[in-house]
Amino acid sequence: MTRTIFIYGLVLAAAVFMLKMLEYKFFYHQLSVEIYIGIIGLLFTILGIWVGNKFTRRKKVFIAPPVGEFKVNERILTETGISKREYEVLELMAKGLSNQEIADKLFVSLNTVKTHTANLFVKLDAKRRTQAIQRAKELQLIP
Amino acid sequence: MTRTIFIYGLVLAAAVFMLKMLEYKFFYHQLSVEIYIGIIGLLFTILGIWVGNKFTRRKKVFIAPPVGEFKVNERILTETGISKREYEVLELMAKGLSNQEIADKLFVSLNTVKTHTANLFVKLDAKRRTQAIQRAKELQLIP
DNA sequence: AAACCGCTCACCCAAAAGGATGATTTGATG
DNA sequence: CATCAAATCATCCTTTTGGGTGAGCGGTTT
Repeated sequence: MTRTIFIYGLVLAAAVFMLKMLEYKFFYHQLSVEIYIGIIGLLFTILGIWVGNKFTRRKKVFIAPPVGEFKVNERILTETGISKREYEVLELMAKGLSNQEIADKLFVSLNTVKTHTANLFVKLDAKRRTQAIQRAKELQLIP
Repeated sequence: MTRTIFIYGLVLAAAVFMLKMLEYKFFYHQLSVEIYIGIIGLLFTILGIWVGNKFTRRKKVFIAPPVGEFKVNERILTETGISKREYEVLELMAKGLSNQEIADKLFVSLNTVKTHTANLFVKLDAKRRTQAIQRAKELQLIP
């Protein structure tokens, strides 16, 4: 990346230099300023496209595959003693949302979500949220 | 696409016009030609980046529905550019292990694991590890 | 040989997550 | 009505994650 910037600088300098040469050697007073600007514009547009492609790694958009039918294991749900609210948090957690995002989505405070997650960890016998998710999947609480 | 070209033309024309105005009104004989060219160059570079991104757009990749047992999607694995080591980390991460635990299991330092995870987040377009796991499952990189 | 890539590790800093505890409100139920 | 569980929120403190950057090393590739 740093090198790309460096290369960009080099090419830019080279382009400017080249244009100056052209200006004094061939084009000065032969071509109108509009055309002159046009040439510069075109050149730097191409340069911009190149640099843009270098940087912005065009990410591919993957489409999630349609998952088969899933059914929650209600028995284990009651056995673990997970409440509805806690389950909601669990679902969003498994989707990869942060506590703050979950809080926003459920219209509660961050602290509340933390409490719910803490309870979930105890009930799912997990130390981390990633573990809780894994565990919940094993117990067929989430798809 | 046709509209993009049209817009590009418009913006280009506008830029040229603007530059001409500036030239006669403010900058003529006040700024050196180098700076003038620099401004034009920068402008068109930005324009180029924009146009470049417009065109070389992200392509959508459809995923085959997950039938039967699990098999790693090698194609996406290479497409995302995830290395073997990174994949190992991804697997352990999905199991719910912390970075420290992963480091111990792979006999590397915590910092190394962090680097791998950071790379994974970029390649999987995720902000958190939970998101990365979710994403990897969608892409059939992990069961 | 030079460029590149994967893997390794380090340091710093900021944000997120987690642990422990206490408190209030509300709805259901014995 | 008194009690209890669920839900809500807070505060304090620690650990874990994540972001950014730089750097060294051992193989390919050019």
